[in-house]
This record gives sequence, C-alpha cells and structure tokens, in this order.
Amino acid sequence: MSKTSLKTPQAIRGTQDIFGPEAEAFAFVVETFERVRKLYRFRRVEMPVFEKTEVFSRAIGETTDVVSKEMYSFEDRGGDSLTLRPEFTAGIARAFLTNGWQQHAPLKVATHGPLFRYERPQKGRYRQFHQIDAEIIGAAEPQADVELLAMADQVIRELGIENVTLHLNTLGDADTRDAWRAALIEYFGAARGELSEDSQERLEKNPLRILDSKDPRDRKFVADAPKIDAFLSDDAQRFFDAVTSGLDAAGVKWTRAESLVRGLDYYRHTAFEFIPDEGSAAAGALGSQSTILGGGRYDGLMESLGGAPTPAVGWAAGIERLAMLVGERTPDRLDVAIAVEDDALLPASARIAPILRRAGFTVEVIATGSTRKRYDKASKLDPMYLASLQIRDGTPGYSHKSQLDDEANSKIDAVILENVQL
RNA sequence: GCGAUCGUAGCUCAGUUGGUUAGAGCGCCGGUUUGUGGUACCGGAGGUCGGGGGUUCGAGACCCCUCGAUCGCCCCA
Repeated sequence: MSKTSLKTPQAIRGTQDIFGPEAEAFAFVVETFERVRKLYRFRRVEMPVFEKTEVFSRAIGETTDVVSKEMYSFEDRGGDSLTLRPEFTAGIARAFLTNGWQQHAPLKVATHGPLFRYERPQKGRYRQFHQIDAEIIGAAEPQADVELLAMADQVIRELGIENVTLHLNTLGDADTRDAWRAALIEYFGAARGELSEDSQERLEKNPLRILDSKDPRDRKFVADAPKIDAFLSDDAQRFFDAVTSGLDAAGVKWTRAESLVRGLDYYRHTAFEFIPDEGSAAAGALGSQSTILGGGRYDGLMESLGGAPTPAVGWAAGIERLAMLVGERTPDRLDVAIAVEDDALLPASARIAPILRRAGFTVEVIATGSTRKRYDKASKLDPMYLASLQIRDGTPGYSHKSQLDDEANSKIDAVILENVQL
C-alpha cells in the first residue's frame, strides 16, 4: 500500500459508523418497531431532517437546554435560520398543521430516523442519534395514552428486553402544573443556601428538575417536597386514574414515579419513562443514560406553533440504547459457499451464483487469492452447503458437503451440474 | 461548559526503574501437502509508538501544549 501525505478526515465527534453486531441489533430494533406499529395501525410518516429554527424554539421552549445550547442551527443561503431536528415531535406537529392533517384526526403516526443534539458524547449518548417515535394527535381521551403505552410496552417486550419498567407520573393540567411549580419554588427557595449549585440554578430555570437531582445535598429535601397529587384538579386526577386503570386492564405493568418530570415545556398530564430496574443487567449495560423510552401528553404544543388547540400524546425511544439491550443478533447462516478452485471456472461460478440467489439461497462465491486456499476460506464462512468447483484431468466438476435437506440439495446440485462447464 | 481515564501494526494488546535495528496473537498476502482439504508448517507486507514542543548523552516510556476516544456531571432517548 502506498503512502500519501493526505490525511484522512475524521468522523464528526459524536457520530457513529455502525457495523457488525451493533448494526444487526440496530436493524432488529427498527424491524420490530415497524412490525408492532402496524399491529396498532400507526401510519408511517417520513419527516424532514431539518426545519426552520422557530419550529423547535417555539415548540420545545426557549429556556430548555435543548433549545438554548444543544441545537445544530445554521443559516442557509437564503438567510433563513434552520436547525437539524433535535426531536421528532415538534416537526410532526408542524406537519400536522401545515398539511391539514386535522382531517385525519385522531391520527396515529410512527417514524424513525436520526436526530441531532450538540452534547458531550458518552455511553448511550451521541450527537447524531436515532429514535423510533410514535404519536397520537387529536385524541384527548386517556384511552389514547393507554394504547400508546401498550404499544411501547409491546415493542420492548418483543425486543426481548427484560427488567425494564414503566415509570408513570402526571403533571396535571396547566393550572395544576403552575401551582405545583410555585409551591416547589417556595419550598426549595427556603432552603436555597443548602442546595447544590446546580439546583440553585434549577430553582430559576426548571424547579421541577430538582426532584430528580442526584446530589445528596438536594436529596434530603426532596422527600418532603410538595407532591403533585395535592395540586391535582379533579379533572386531572380523573384523567390519571383512567390512564392507570386502563394500563392495568391492558396488562401493562407500571410504577408511580412522583418525581418524574420531563424537561420540555410542552408536557401536560401523563409523563412517563421506561427505565431498567436498579441492579439489573439492562441497567449495567446502559451506564448512566438509563432512560430508553420517554414521552407524555403535550396538549399545549399545537398552540405554540399557531394552531388550534389539539390534544396529543407521544413517545420516542433511543434506538442505540435499545440496541444495547437486545443482545447479540446473529445473521442467518449462509446457505451456499462456492469455492472456485480453478480460475477457468470463474465463468461457471458467475452463472451458478445468480441462479441460486434467484431461487432464494444466500450465496457467497470465493474466487480470489491463492486457489489452494479458497476452499479453506469458503469453509470458514460456515455454509450449509459448501461447493468446490475444480478441474480434474482436464474435466470440470465439483464436490460438495451439505447439511441442507435432500430437496434443497438436489435443487442446488442440478444447477451446479448443469453449469460447471468451461 | 466542567471533571477523570486513555491514545504502540487493519484489530486486541506486550513493551521491565528512559538504554542499541519496537514485539506477539488474530487478520491479510504468498508458499508447502500431487491432494477432497476448516484448526498444520514456512515466509511476506504493514508502525513518523495520535500530533507539536521540552528535559536528557539517549524518550514509546518523564514534563507541557494540542487533537481524539472513553466514562461521568449537566441534560436527555
């Protein structure tokens, strides 16, 4: 190999080139999601990867970390500020309004693809990452939440992921959320000086977040902090009760997580995350980024984009994080390997392989490098049927070793026999 | 944005308290068996030891800077 002075460009930080077992696991997650989503009749949507910046800044909230410091924003040649999508929901909401999808309401949609967030990469966290996503738009009733969650639960179960549980909470309607928030500010404000630096800042920006602080200085105050339940309006309480009893009826296991709050401004009522159980293998595999699926109800979002009030619920799950939990996915075993032990038989293999592939067999042809070693190479592929094409005493022929059934064997034999000619 | 750890062949790693031409396994390429053969034997290609500066008679090893990776904080899927 000759050397050049040209340096190979490096991949962008936080992007990944997924290959091998990880790629198999990734594909398995997507395939499973696609299959389950059809069971629930969610319709597939394809969305742009970028939007006008305001789609996200208005929908997600100016003050959130996502908008204030994690977006990949740039100006296009026309001078518009555009942003690589940091999440699906805002774009889907925009599409719903832009395309008049109200006519389809209640609309169940599902999608998957890359998202972008400018963050420090670490385990289970990338700058370009991938999610599967499901939304029900235009459905105000708690049954929608239940169906959506049942689907999430089924996806996770069909992926074979164990020891992951649904953590469920309600944030109430706008009024109860505001009242609760005010109470938390008052409560934590009184102890301000004793809180961690981070939480003192959270007091201004996002007081709800103090509740799941990991800092021991905060934790001792959290237990006695005001509970959302005390502020829940009757409607909000009824709604939550309907969701929980619906989940029970559907056989979806859940646990109440009183301090579960979601970072984005648009959440109302139901909020949830699927999290590996403490100490489980799944928790170990994920490191500190343990939420694999999260979402909730976002009744106020459409209005922030200038649409009519439209209730909606949705969730998204990190494909990389799910893929870390599905274990090794071994690709199907190779059906046929053909070792071409004489270059004069290259045309023969060129005829044989396509015929077999059209017949539905997976086929690898080994026809490069030392002829003596081709058989060994083919053998290492561990095929069900191993054919060796060779010339003996001037006559072309072949031999084979097979673990396939007789029917398949005779089919393959016939094709080879007919085509091992010079 | 902050912190910790790490950076030697394509891959996984060895390289003694700094001391001559930097090693192994796997993989790759070629050869050996006049043969029906997966694991055996021989040989070969491939490294400016992430990059730059410094200390030293001498640096892959020590110091500084820089780039990158990994893990954690923040936040999130």
